[in-house]
Amino acid sequence: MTPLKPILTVDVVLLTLVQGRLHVALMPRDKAPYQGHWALVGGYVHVDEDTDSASAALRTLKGKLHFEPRHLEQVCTQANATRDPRGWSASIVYLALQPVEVLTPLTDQAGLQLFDVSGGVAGLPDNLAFDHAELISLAIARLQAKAAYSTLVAYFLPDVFTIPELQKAYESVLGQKMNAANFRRKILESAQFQLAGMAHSTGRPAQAYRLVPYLETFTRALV
Amino acid sequence: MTPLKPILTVDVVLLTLVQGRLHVALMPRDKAPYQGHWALVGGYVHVDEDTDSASAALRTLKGKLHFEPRHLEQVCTQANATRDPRGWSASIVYLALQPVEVLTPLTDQAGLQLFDVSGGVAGLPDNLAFDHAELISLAIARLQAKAAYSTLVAYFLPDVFTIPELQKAYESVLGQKMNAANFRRKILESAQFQLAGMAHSTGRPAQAYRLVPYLETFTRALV
DNA sequence: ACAATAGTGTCTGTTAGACAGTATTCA
DNA sequence: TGAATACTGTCTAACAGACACTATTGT
Repeated sequence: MTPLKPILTVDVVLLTLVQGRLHVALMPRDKAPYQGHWALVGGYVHVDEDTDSASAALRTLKGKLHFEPRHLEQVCTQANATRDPRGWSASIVYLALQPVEVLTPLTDQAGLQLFDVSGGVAGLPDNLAFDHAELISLAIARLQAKAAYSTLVAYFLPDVFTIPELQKAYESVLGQKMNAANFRRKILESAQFQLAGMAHSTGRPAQAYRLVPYLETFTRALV
Repeated sequence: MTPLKPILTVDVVLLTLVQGRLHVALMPRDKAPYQGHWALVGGYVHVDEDTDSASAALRTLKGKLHFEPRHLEQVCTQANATRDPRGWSASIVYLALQPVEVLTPLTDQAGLQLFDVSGGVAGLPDNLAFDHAELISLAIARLQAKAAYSTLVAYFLPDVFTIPELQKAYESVLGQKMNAANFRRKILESAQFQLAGMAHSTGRPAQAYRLVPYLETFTRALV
């Protein structure tokens, strides 16, 4: 007797920053189980079209939301007998980061909604599908663990941004104010950002920067 | 047409320290594919007996080697169409740490062998099954990334150990010598270790310590 | 001129690391 | 008494963080 194979899915915890508050993107499920409940963007791995699990995550995002995230990384795999009523199920969990500008036009259109998780997962609606509240927790924990010594947070911003904008994003994710002079020094010393012209809003114009490609960790933590 | 389900396995990268050198435990595969090649301890997830993927990893270790590792953590999931000739396959990779004393008696008996990976994966035999060389690389990278700010390395030592012994283990894993006075200070300040009598060998006897349960990260990195 | 935001210079307390020196055992 | 190992005290250079100050725009 060969044992039944488990179900294999990918789930993407798509995070963004809305006015200094961390938000997660969820869609209502259109099928049982958990029909109508809020769920992460995800789906089955398709053995005939996906070359690997990251491709499956990207295909899902492109299929449902028609965009590629600025950042995508694997968080962990949640796999057990009880998380899915259909049977033993493994979900490969991905963390995706994206500037809110791209996401806002998609709300309503695809049923997508952004939920405030700046205070953790507790504030989310009750009707979340599967163990998705837990998956979101895990992804946020990963983000916060990496934030202080990586440029991850920059992926919440558009391609080009100023140092004060970056600082506000870091403060939102890490949940603490930082000294502007010291923040600036660390960012510039990290050599992970390159000049990209000037940015104008109210007050004195600021130097704009973009991420240097392929680097992403600080030698010293930001906080 | 429902697409074929992928294969789901767990693979355990079981590491130990042999005379100050990192080693990985491998077993020869007794079945095709890759029959006779060296492979990680691992196997299929059994939906009828495993409650989750960590249980599957533990069952595999107990079944093949009859022991529970001192430390077990999930590293990542390697999932793609080409890693297994039988078809689309996902392997949930676990890192296990164990003092060598438990492992040595198992070599030969179960066909288990310890391979030196202190210089990386390059020194391993050519006939490694699947993508196991890559999985070993990933697990070692995880260990080294966490080592400097966690007590992970202590799991290479017996339950009770001295600070100089711990220092040697850290030096082996991190690949650099450390100052004994400063190392001692950091370890004691971390409050992650509690007194456990005295240890006698040559020279002055040393205080013995054991890990405090449930804690495992330093507030500041060791290096 | 003033509000608003960007950016700089400098001081200070803390800490990591270096190193010299002391302590306790065994042969 | 000397070799071997464990452990302690202290100095210093580097750095994180605080903060006062200057710069550049729009109204």
